Amino acid sequence: MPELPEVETIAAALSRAVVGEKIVKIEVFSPAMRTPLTPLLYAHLEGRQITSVRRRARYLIIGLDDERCILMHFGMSGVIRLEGAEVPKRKHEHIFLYLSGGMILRFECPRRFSICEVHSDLATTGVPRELESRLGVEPLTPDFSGEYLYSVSRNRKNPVKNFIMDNAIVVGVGNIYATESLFAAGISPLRPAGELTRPEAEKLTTEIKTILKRAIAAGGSTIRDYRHVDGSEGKFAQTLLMYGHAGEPCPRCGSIIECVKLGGRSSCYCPECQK
DNA sequence: AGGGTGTCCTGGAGGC
DNA sequence: TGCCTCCAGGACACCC
Repeated sequence: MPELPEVETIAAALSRAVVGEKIVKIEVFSPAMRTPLTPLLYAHLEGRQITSVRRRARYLIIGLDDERCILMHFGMSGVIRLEGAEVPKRKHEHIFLYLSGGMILRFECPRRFSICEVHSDLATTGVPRELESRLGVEPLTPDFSGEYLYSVSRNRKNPVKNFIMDNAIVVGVGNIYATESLFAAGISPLRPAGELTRPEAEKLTTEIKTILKRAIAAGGSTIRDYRHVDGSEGKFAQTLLMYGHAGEPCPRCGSIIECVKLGGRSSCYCPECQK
């Protein structure tokens, strides 16, 4: 599943590969994903040149030469590939963007949790204004600091795990990264966010950054062959210590790893190491 | 306004 | 073996 690190790597790879190319033709195969796909809207993109490819939160933003952009979100099963026409269309491929260089940007999403929209009201960052206004800070920038997390969490009563997964606070921290960073920081996912001490807030932001960076490094190997095969599962999965290990011994202390539901998401943690 | 719940979707896993 | 149920995930609408 494309998390922030994967989208980061995809954006970098696509930026090198498709900036400057024109969209010569568009095919939309499916009526809807999470939001409706309207072929007429997409048809208006034909002839447009791609001027940039960037990431914001978990969104991929393809900038066009008419001050619009294509906004993509991969949900949990979305895959984007750059391939030629010789590859047969897959069952769940929904959109083909034919590029002037001869390749096709192909968007696949079996579970239809993805988003592909065209936006025109862009902020100076190139991000749709309506989206930008709702998003919190990027986790890998200095804006996301222990001081920031500490100050915005005051008086908040919901569990710290839900809090760091809130996109209005900090973007791109999904269930896996939230689970792993809380273990690394020794903080129980159940703790009310407002009870974090300042040192704990520092520790948690540090661990979130560290784990995301490690995943980017591991994700690179996944993305390198994204043109050839489906590489959606990165090597990072093998390094997960808590996520998906309910009932097994904690790798640090040997206690049995517990699992609770928080915000509808399963949350594994070590009751001894995480307080 | 914060916080909780339900919804979207489908492939895969597990139970019977 | 085949059928059924449940679960996974991010974002957001909706409620209290």
